[in-house]
Amino acid sequence: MSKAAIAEMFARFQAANPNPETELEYASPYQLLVAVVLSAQATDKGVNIATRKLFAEAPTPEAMITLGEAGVTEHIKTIGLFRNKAKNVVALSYLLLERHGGEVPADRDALTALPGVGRKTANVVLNTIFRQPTMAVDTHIFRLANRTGLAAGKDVDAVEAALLRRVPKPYLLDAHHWLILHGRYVCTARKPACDRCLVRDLCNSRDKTDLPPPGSPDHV
DNA sequence: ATCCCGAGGG
DNA sequence: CCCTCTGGAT
Repeated sequence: MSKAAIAEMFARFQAANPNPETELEYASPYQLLVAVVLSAQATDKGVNIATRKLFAEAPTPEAMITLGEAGVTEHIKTIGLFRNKAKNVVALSYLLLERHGGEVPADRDALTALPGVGRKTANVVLNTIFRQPTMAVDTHIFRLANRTGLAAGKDVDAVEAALLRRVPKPYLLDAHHWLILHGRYVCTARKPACDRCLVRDLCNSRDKTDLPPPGSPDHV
């Protein structure tokens, strides 16, 4: 995708949705951090169902520790990977109190030092809470970036670097959420809805989306 | 490269 | 049935 096409793409995203936001439900930076940890390989919708009950009982790190791993497990059993996640959420809450006075640190290294928090989760927190121009590359963005030609890369780190290079500065703060939402509702993994895609004419895969090359489950 | 791991969609 | 969902730790 050309530089001009990329600028046009984000101009359209911005016009259609001037203030994109996460669909995860949270009432504090701490709750956003927990929600993002829980969202690994799970849908936002499923995470919200679980966190409504979880945060009602444990809205703070202190309360989460009191609730304990078994208690957390009860609330998040409907989400995949729940054993690892329950353990991480409680351990992470301890460490937030020990190291950061119970606050979420605005620092990537401090965030990734927490259990269950990797680069992608840290980037979401830095962008969503602290409004830093990070690019969290999740399953949606990785797929969309490669498919459309916005930013090609063999792994998520390569795509992140390419996006930081190619997305025009003025759009960088909101690009993450535009791309997530577009990937979730339009440029989907299995059957992309190109017929209602805002940027169809700019996409490298236009007119090929219904003819996946043999041997490529996710076509180009 | 593998494991973790339930719900929803096709 | 198989694939996908805002991944991380080993």
